[in-house]
Amino acid sequence: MVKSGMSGVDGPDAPRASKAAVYAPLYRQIKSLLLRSLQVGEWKPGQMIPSELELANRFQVSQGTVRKAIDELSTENLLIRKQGKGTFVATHHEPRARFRFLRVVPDDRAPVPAVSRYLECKRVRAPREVGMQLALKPSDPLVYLRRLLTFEGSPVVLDEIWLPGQLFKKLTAERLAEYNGPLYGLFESEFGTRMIRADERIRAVAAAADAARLLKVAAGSPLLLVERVSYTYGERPVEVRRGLSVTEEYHYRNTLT
Amino acid sequence: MVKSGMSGVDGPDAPRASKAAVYAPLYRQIKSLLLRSLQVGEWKPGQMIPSELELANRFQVSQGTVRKAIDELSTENLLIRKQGKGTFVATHHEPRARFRFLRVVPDDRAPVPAVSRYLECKRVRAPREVGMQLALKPSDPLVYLRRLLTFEGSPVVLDEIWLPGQLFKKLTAERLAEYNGPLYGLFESEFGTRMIRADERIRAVAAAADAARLLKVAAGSPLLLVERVSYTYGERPVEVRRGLSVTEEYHYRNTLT
DNA sequence: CAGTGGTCTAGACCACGTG
DNA sequence: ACGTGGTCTAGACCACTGC
Repeated sequence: MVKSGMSGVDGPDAPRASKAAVYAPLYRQIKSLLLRSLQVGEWKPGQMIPSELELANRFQVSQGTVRKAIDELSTENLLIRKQGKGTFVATHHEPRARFRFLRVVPDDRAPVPAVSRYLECKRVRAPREVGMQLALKPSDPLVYLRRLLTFEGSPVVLDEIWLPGQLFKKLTAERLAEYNGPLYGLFESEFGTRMIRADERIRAVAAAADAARLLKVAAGSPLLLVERVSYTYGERPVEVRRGLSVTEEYHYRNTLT
Repeated sequence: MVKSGMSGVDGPDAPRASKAAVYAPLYRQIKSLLLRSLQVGEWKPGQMIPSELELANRFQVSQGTVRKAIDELSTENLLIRKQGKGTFVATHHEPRARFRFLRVVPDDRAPVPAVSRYLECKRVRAPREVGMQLALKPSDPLVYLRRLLTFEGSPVVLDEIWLPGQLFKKLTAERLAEYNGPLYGLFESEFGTRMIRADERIRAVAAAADAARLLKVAAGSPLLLVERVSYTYGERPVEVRRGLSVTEEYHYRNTLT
């Protein structure tokens, strides 16, 4: 339980790591214990985790140390603290998470609910590039999705999505058609895979014929291309996505801090 | 100094804010005092601020309270803590800040230093749209810049930049030509304006003739358009920027967390 | 060795939500 | 009234930097 080179959970008088060893403070060790509990599903998305005092007791550290561990998990959006109520496992089902991974929004109108239409859902062999990004072997099975996101009746985003076949064996076109809500919500509830981070590369490209048709623009029109790799616990890549967007009345929003 | 409705800096026995009043914890009050010192330039970018103990003494609170205030300013990238050395005012001159506001990078090669060439630097009246974004009157003077960013010899980003004329009176083409470094570094050192946050809207557009010529692409080629509004202390907008990028071998990088 | 930020503890009290 | 997270304090000790 206690990693070598780290100070133990035996209280303030326990021996500390030597200078030469890899030093990690106690609260980080508590943090990884909490992380493990999240990863193995001891606490499910939306559920309340034990109180700080309870955890402090379990790990035999002070409340302040647990607190600091939870603080970090909270700023990483893995846990959500609610004063007076408790600390909860973050979920993609709550409205506040909605626009964390959906960055294409209307220009100067209020955000509007997106409607998904799934065009395809099939099993494929990993294309070379996608296989690399997901750290899979070329022969590994993948699930491939194609969907059209519609805002206020007009098509705005055309997504292609690749998922590891292993994890998403049971994903079907039927399930997608009847599901209404964020895709990552479905993934976390029914496939036990929670997306916690994503890297994106954004470009401008000319619309190919098929994309142009689906997005109702002229072939060759400029489209925004967003290439995304999403990660779950432990920096494990579990989704590759290529989204094409019409950015006439919509844009990709970002904040630099 | 002490805002009404907040608890004072008179120590733990001072009366606290009533339930009905707007409640703000002590460390937030300390935070705004620190913020004020930053804003008025009591501590300049790159300089060390007083130690936590010293500040605790100045404000008559515990070190832990000062610490929490500094923690927040540190996560907001306004201060930088360096263990064993002190806490420093963040600056756009350090390498670590370089890629915080420059998000266009080479595809799969190592990041490369960008070279700026300034094409224009003149005084203009505020265009309606820009004036609104900067919260200026239509007649207010602006400084208008145009520059070409080059990576490894090829033109990649064409920026148009509008700045309040009041603040940037002394900005000249000569100064820009001889300056070598991040623009925000120049702004903070010589114009007392430090950019701390920016909102961006990203789109795909077709290259107009002049942009196409400067970026050495065919007219009508898809280009990435990044519209930015930058803010200094107190959420005050002080820059509007429109950047056009060629995204053949470069992309706009983003991380969703 | 002195000074800085970083960790950890223990205990008191506050604000918030729910009975 | 109770339990939750949130604030604040005081003090001890650790890790890092530079003289």
